[in-house]
Amino acid sequence: MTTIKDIAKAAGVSITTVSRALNGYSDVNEKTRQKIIEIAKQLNYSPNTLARGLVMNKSKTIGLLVSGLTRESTKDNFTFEVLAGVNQYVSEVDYDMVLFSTTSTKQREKTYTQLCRERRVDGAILQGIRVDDPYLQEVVESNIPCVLIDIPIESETVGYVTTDNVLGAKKAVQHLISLGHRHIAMINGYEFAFVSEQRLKGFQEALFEAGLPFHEHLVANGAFKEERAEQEAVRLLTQHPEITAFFCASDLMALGVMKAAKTLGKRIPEEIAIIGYDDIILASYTTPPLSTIAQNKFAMGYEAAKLLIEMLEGKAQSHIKILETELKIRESTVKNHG
Amino acid sequence: MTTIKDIAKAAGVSITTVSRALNGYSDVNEKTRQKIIEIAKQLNYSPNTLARGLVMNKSKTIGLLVSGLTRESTKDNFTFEVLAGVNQYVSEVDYDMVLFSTTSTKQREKTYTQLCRERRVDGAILQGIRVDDPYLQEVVESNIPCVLIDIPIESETVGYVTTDNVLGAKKAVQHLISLGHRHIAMINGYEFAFVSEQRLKGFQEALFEAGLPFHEHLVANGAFKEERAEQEAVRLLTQHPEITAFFCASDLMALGVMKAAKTLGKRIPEEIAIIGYDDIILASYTTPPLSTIAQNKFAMGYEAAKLLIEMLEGKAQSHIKILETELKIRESTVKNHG
DNA sequence: ATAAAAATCCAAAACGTTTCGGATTTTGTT
DNA sequence: AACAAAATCCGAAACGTTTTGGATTTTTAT
Repeated sequence: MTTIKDIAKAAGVSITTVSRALNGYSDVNEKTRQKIIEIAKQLNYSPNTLARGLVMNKSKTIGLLVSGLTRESTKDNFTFEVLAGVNQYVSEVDYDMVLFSTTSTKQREKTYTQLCRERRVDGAILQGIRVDDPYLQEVVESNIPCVLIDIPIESETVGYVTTDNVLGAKKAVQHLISLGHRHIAMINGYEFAFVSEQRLKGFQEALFEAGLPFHEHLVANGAFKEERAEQEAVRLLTQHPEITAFFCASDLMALGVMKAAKTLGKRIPEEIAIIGYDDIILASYTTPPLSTIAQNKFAMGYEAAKLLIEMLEGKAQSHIKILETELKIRESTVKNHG
Repeated sequence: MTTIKDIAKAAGVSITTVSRALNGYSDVNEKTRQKIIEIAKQLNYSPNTLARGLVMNKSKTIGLLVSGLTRESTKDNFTFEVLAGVNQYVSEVDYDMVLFSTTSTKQREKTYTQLCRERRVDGAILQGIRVDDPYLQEVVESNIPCVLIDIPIESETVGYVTTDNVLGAKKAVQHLISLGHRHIAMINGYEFAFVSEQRLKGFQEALFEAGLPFHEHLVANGAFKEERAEQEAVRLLTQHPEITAFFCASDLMALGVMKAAKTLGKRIPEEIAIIGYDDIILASYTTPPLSTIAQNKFAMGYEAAKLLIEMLEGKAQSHIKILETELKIRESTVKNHG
């Protein structure tokens, strides 16, 4: 493995000069710089980032800390798309990304801060963390720069990216209302998710603005799980037969509701209209295809990485990035659309 | 950031002793070791892996090199599941994983070897690489330990994990034959995939053993793409109306064939039976649900990581790992199954 | 009590890079 | 020609570890 020292010897200069030549400093003659570059290429040199990181005290590496990257979680590829987005930006600016997964065999009893410091990441992106997760506490206290996805905490070292969940939910419900629905139920996620709170708010606002009453008993907790949502939908539909539409806080839960409707022999969308949230791949493949509020998860990852690295390099204007959502109308709300 | 030196000072010993105490060497008194551990905890010490990696000349980090981790590729979550599996094993043995994506903005004109050496990964896992990919050449020549997924190359430093694609394809086709189909078409992937070759072989073997003739013109190239498969299926069905069943080398292509059948007004499975390969999430959500040969992609990632790290630590028996596949019978081949 | 053996400790070098402060050479000005 | 200024180079220290080869102390055996 050739080092800077080998190059120095071959070029007949000091290692200082080699370093400065390769890093584009101006106090080295252009002729010798060319020679050094040439030799470096010949010797097939590649810099040792460990050594560099050690002396510069930064690694040009960011950590992506996700929660629940298990075999089962792959159905909902939210995590994956975010990851792909992060990866995209990171590779554009020549950083690296290392993946930390928290729940996987929790025996890894390292704290968030330890993980980051040990692996010398310059900063971290956190995805899928719950509001009550102990990690979250640490983040705010530690001084490691990080950006959160879908959790609105801001400080000197903390930023976040999210979508406008209030507006997103509102658009979904307004869509249902515009179709003539008056008794709309909602299947929400669990209480420890910030987005759940927001989407409920959007749900209420849409009803209010349309002059419709809000009924607490038409909102159920689906815990972001397909089966759970199915059960709740069955319960709601039997207890409140006036319901003609469902707004679900995730597509996965909407799938559960679709199952429930089928079990109860209700036709979609004629008897029950269903709209989800996320726009996962599955959404366009179900029968009928699922209407939903699309979040650009790839963009969320991309923007999170961008924000983090801007923060690291001290050129972040704001620590907050809020993305748009898009209403996708498919056949679970409107028959024979398109 | 506290270092080993700080601990040494606080404990009144040399840094050598601190290092050896913390790393469990036997030539340090148990009493002083306890004291050192205590102090380290108090000072909230975490080791600097950069420094350690520098001197030990290894980083306890492996690279996952994937091809085509783009926004679009998320439909087929093969990559993601492999990644989750790799991550799982890696975190069990306290390694780290850094992700390299090749196609994303190809401007990153670094070679495979450069990438690995620069980031000081101890080894790499390659997924989604085509047989004709320039990277592949490098791997065999470089001396960086690596394991390939679904490409059977073996050497001192190279291993691979794959599934038994011949047998898998055979099982799929035997299933179709057992249902009475005699005119079976195959939609294969592109020619630069090793698995395509294998699956074709399995297709032929199954026909042969059942005493059925193999017809070249019933095999089409779907390039692993949904749309392409759809077109080919339409062509085949119109040119060869005797076809009653399709074996597809991927689920994504099977989806295309399903669309084709629907367009042509053919009922599934009564008029056309379809079986895929992979068992992607979508497979169980289509109407009708898709029969397929399931590959445990998570396990592939897990085993790849395991193999690689065993190779790195010099305790790999074999450099080859071949996993089982499983026939999943759903309604695209058998009506009202279950 | 003494020598040998075992246990416990440590100084210094090494890993490959960046950077500080200054040294040397070249160029420009008069 | 002489000096100042600019351009170009370099030695040595530093980053935080591990490890080598030995030094020192304690224990054991006689």
